[in-house]
Amino acid sequence: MFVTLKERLQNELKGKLEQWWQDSGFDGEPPALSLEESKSVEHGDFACTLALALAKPLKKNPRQIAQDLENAFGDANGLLEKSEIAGPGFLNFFVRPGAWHDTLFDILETGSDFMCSNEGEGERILLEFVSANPTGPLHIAHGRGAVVGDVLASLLNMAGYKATREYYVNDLGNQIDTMARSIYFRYAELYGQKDPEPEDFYPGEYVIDLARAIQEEFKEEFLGQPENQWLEYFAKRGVSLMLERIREDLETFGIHFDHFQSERLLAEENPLDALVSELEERGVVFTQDGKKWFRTTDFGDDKDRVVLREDGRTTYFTSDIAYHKIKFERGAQRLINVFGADHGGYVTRVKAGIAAMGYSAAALDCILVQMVSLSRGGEAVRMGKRAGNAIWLRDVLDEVGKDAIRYHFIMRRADAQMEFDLELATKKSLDNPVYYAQMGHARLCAIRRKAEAENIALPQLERNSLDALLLPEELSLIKTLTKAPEVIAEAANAYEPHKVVYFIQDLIALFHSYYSKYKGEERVISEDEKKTKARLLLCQALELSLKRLLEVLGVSAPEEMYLSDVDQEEGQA
RNA sequence: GCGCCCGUAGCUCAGCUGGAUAGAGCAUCGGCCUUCUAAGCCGAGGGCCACAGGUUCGAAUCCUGUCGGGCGCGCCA
Repeated sequence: MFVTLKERLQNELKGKLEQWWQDSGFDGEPPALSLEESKSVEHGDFACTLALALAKPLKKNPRQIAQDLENAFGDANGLLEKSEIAGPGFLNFFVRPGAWHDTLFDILETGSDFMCSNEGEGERILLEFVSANPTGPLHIAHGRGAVVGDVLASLLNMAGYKATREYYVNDLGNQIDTMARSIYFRYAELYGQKDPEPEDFYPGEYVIDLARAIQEEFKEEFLGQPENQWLEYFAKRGVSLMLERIREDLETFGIHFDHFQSERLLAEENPLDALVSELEERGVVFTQDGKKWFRTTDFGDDKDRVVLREDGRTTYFTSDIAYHKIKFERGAQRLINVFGADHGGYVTRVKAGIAAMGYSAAALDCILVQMVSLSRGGEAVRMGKRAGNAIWLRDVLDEVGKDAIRYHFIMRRADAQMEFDLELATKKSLDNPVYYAQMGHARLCAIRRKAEAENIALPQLERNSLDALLLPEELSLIKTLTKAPEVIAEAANAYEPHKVVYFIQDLIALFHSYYSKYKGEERVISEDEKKTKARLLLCQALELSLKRLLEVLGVSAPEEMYLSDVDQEEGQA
């Protein structure tokens, strides 16, 4: 497996550190050594702050310790060109260019899989996200949780976990009956019949579509019938039609779930009464006012929760306990739920359920994706349930396409609120960051095409074919590219997919800058055969990496892009 | 009232497992196309990192409090 230069250096230095620790006669285990990337070139490639940290325990001047360390480290078995002590006791390492060339060689040999790692050691993770109620289409705000979950799953898989994507379909409960009644209302309306609006009526236009679909199949068969004649059917048909549409929207959005778990089927296969009994056997249930309560306060909750109502019906919480239990029984070792921030108060309860069933509450992580506040041209847009002014994901998808929306949503940290300006997003403007990223890829492809057109064959990949890469920008590109596996593993472990976006931006900015700076001389394709080949190989590595990275975000990597593909009505003076 | 999240440039946001002069995009201003895409690049201006204390060699980053914004506090899902 691909090893980054940082890891290689770290390993070399670790051995020398241990030796030095022993020789110096210090007590205990030698301290951990960790390197960080230097922020500026004067500080070399990597920096070590160990001397600063050791100053206190060793009661020595940090610069003196840094000096001792520097002596002990030497050239790290040939990896280092030099090292320097700076400031209060930083130890800066300057890596030999050849070491970077070796790294690039490894990248090219490994292919885009060099970004993968085995951090996860095959841990099976079940990632639940979206799980929007099948009582309406996905709206734009659902998109955020969808992208966060989807990209995170991809990242986890690259980092060596086995993550699967799952959608929980809440096809049981009051809201389903409400939807059925709303459909019936519209159905009757199609025949000119004016019923009173049902309670909590869903006003959306899509309900009329559902009513039409049922009308087409059954004509006036249900007209004027009592509720018990049609409710169940309308509910079932409504859910399945709605779900069909949700799946289509997700597909268009580039998201594929491994499993849709129906709450209804789950309850049919695993009767919830049995679950309540099991909770009782485990001693966490008490009866009061004719209801059965789960004593969640024992698990840190504010109040106890009903799991069985007076009329014998279970609650949403009851089936959710069953569902989480099933997740474990199906083999998941860790669960991740991507919730909207409005479900924040629910987390403790679910964890209580898991703990009560004998699993570790720590095996569940909830990502609370904060709200998206919508605006249009800077003016706030409120989406109200009753107002019927929802902005459907599908409509925005039709207008701007998935790339821009996905990039927009994944750019921001999930736990911070974000603004989504419909005007800005739908403008397809040149300043949209997604085009910047895609343009980098297109430009790399253009260089490759140019080389092909000039019949310049890509050289055989040999150890010495990269020696010609000596410009600081070239080394810096390799250096940045090498961070990819670490960035991905970090983003996966911390559940912070937005980090990948910033990495992509960094990498492309370096490339654009390099490209522009040497446009006049030192171009990729030049008279110098050796340089040309080395640079084409560098571009190849960048191209395959960018392609893979964009793929992880679910954003396409176009081979070419032209100005005419974008609206230019504004700001193009 | 209690719980969770957030407060960084005019705007939208990175940086937060403590490290060297606090970053990007947009907006503003000034430069760069004979030659692999100017959807790009280079430069300038713009900051009591909400505020007040504390922890220490060192704090945007950790702790406490205050202020401001969002979300939650059904036997709804």
